[in-house]
Amino acid sequence: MRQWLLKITEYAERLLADLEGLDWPEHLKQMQREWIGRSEGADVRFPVGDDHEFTVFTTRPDTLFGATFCVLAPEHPLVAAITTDAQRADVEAYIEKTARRSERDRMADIKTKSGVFTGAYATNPVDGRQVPIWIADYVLITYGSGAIMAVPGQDQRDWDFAKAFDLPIIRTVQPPEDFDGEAFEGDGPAVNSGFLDGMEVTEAKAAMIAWLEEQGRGEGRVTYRLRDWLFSRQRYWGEPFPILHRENGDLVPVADAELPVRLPEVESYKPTGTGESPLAAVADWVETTDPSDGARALRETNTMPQWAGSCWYYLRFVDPHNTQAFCDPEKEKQWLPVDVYVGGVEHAVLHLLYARFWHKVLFDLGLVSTPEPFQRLVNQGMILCPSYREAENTPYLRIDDVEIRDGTPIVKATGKPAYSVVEKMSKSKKNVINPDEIIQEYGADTLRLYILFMGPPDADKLWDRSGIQGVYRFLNKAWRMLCGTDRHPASELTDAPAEGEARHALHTAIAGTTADMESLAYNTAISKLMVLLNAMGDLDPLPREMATAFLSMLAPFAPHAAEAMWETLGGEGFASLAPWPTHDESALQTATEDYAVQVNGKVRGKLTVAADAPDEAILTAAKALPNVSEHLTGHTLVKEMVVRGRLVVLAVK
RNA sequence: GCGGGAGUAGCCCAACUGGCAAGAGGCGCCUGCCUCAGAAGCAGGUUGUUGUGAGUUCGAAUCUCACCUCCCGUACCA
Repeated sequence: MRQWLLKITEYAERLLADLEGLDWPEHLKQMQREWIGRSEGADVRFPVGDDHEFTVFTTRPDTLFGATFCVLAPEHPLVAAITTDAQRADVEAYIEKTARRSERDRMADIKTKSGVFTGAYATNPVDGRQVPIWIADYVLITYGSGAIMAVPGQDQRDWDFAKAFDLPIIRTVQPPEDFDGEAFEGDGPAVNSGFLDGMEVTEAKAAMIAWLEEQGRGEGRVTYRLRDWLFSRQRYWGEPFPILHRENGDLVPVADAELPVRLPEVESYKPTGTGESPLAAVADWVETTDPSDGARALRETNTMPQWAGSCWYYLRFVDPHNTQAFCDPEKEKQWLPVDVYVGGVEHAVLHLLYARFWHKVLFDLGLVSTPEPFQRLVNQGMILCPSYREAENTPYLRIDDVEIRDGTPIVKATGKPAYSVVEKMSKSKKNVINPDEIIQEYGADTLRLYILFMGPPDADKLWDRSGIQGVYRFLNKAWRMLCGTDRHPASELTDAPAEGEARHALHTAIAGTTADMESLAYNTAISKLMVLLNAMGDLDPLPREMATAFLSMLAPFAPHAAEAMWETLGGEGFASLAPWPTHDESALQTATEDYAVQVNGKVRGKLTVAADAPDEAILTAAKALPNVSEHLTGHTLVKEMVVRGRLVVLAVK
């Protein structure tokens, strides 16, 4: 079947290199790097007799003198041609056996090497030695050239194979004296390697590549694990490829004026079972003409996968009603790249790599102005929960079938301890917490506030409802203070501005909460609101500006409660639409400042001085502290410094 | 195996670029107030070898190295 591929490999290098400038979690960048899988090395051609030749890819051209055999993937096209009659039966049996073996099987026993000798020999291009050619399933047809040169001295897999089939081993890198392993994959001077002898690995690689190129027997090459992207599907739903097949076999794109190609109305859009797209059966849609000359033509019937939409939807969000272009270039310049993209780690290598690729293609076409779509990316963590089973690998139990006795989960039915693992919530694991129950008991605001308060957004967290009480009390306290209850009147409000400590508390909270919001540190932002509320509790009357600022900042975390309180207080409009409070820098300062006095890194005293006291005065006062002077006498002062607003550093000998 | 992240109080977690006797907040626990009593509330109190060992530094939770444990990813990729 002919399929459409997108040539993402063409962008492999840029997709890799441009990761460096992105503000993404390291583990995610790493996953993309591994997915792209760049390897630097060389292609080396091995002649087989006078008529044949195959190419191997190696990352270690420096070890070519140690290549004592070659291995082809069982599916390699050359296998049939070079296998000797004596070996043919064995080779064919092995190929058949491999074909039957599932991926899973192949991976299960990585330790055991299997393979068969083809009876043929290849010429090692570096010294003309004849080396046997084997086939084995540890060589994958899908990677590199599907053929390797085996260097058992420097590669553990080759070592294992050589040992299993009694093939020769030559060391070409000198291991250190205390090396007691098998294959030596580390760095060291080349040995048994002719013109490379004595060179370190890096130097030897370069020298060998230069020699191969000069001799015309190979060349330096970079290989990627990333493969081209199969982009066609045989189903009804999906964007049709806008392509016409002319009778002479030419493929022509549908003219811009004819776009988009719309799907025909059909009775059945079920798969045909023939492998062909359901669209192929819609004759009056498929059969058309090429408008350029009226010649008969057939429409392409494959459709695109959902990626065709998800790869660039964010660009459409910028200008969703534009009928002329996917978005106005001015708007694109204004909004892109996306400032913060929040999503699950499951998108790490598919969606996030594909969208980057499309964006780069658009960038190269001059249709977008940045080479990368998502500048900052955050992966939210998952809430984890214990799951229970009677034992490992037995079916999962419902949480109700287990009870906790003295901290140990016990299976109710058997009275025996349960096998418990903390893992991602999942229906199949029966460890899902239903938020409805929490909402019933505490309300949606409490749940939301608590989830945010549990820890940093990017950390996985163990579900533990014991802390809910804390945020529930916090909301109740705010309500009591601002709206009052039957038993407890609301605090009296004043329009007078906050003064002194209250002012300091307010502005410290605004500054801190705002900064935490920017960095997505919601857990600490909430704790700062708790501090502010506690400070408000000591005030009678309570300055209205404090209540207002508090509610504005509470609104993102507990929207319902915040709006209700806002309304009770007679606030205009919505708390969530009111301007975010801003802090006054001068209110953050205090008249006096506390200093810790360190002698040789240990705090020996505390000091409170006027905020504008000069360094000299602070040092003098610090040295005069009894416990400090005690640690100074009899020693030579070698260093003294003041860290403004924090501490005095004294070092003695 | 390789790669990434984490390890701070009984528990969840803070600690800005190394700098306040290790602490913001919450849970739990204890005491007191309030109450007929409980719940709720209020006030106060409570605990440490910052995973282990070394190094750098006047000074390390923070930087470096080694090791341990857990989580995530990946795996015959030549």
